[in-house]
Amino acid sequence: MNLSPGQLDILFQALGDPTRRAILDRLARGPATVTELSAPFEMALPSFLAHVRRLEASGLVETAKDGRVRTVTLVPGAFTPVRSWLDEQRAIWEGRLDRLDAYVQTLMQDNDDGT
Amino acid sequence: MNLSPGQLDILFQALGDPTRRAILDRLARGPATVTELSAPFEMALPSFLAHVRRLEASGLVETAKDGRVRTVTLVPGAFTPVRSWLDEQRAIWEGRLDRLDAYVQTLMQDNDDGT
DNA sequence: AAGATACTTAGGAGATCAGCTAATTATCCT
DNA sequence: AGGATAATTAGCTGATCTCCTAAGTATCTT
Repeated sequence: MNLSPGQLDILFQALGDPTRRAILDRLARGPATVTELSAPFEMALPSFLAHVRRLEASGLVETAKDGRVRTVTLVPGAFTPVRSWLDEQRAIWEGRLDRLDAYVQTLMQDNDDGT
Repeated sequence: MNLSPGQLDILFQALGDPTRRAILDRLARGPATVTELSAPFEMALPSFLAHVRRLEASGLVETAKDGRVRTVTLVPGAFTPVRSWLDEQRAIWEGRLDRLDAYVQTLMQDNDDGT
């Protein structure tokens, strides 16, 4: 279940834009068409569509065209690599804290023994 | 404990680069100087320093200069807004699943009653 | 068939990004 | 003082980003 090296880049970059995060927010409540999605934004449609395309390229979203309408759906599992990276990061940090903690314990025991 | 509107952008964008994530990875194991940090990278030092500056601007990292040496330290709490956003996202999605679930329950009960 | 609707393509402007080299500054060591 | 070390500044390049307008295509609807 390993991801390609650049996948995290693409995911984090996809999330690094307020319009795209707002789209995801909306989609977490259920699928929507491009025009429905675009309604809250003052942006021109081609600009907006580029954001949808970017989300699609990142895998966070899937789209399907039926007739002239394109429906966009959230892919909630696509967040997993992001969460995993954050969790690993925290694990490393906490591992460090644990070691520091253990070290302090050792110091204190030494102190008990020595004095 | 609210964050400024663009803060999430800055955080996600800071995380959207492999060099910067590698720096954070290293720093989770403890502070390091700029030169120490830069060792694993083939990049020229000014290019590398720009990444450190970017991390600093995002708040993920703090730096302090002592003599001619600048030491870089992870700020683990800075990840919180990112985690929060992801958690909210999941909560909305799961809320939706719950409602769908409740709806399905309702349908099934109606079916039990009706047939 | 004609008009409305929903995207889509093409192309371009201006900003930001990630990298580089060359030169500078500030500190430390001898 | 003078050289080595650590970081910094300045300035440049090519790529990518985000937005735009104008025009095109495909699909309903009447």
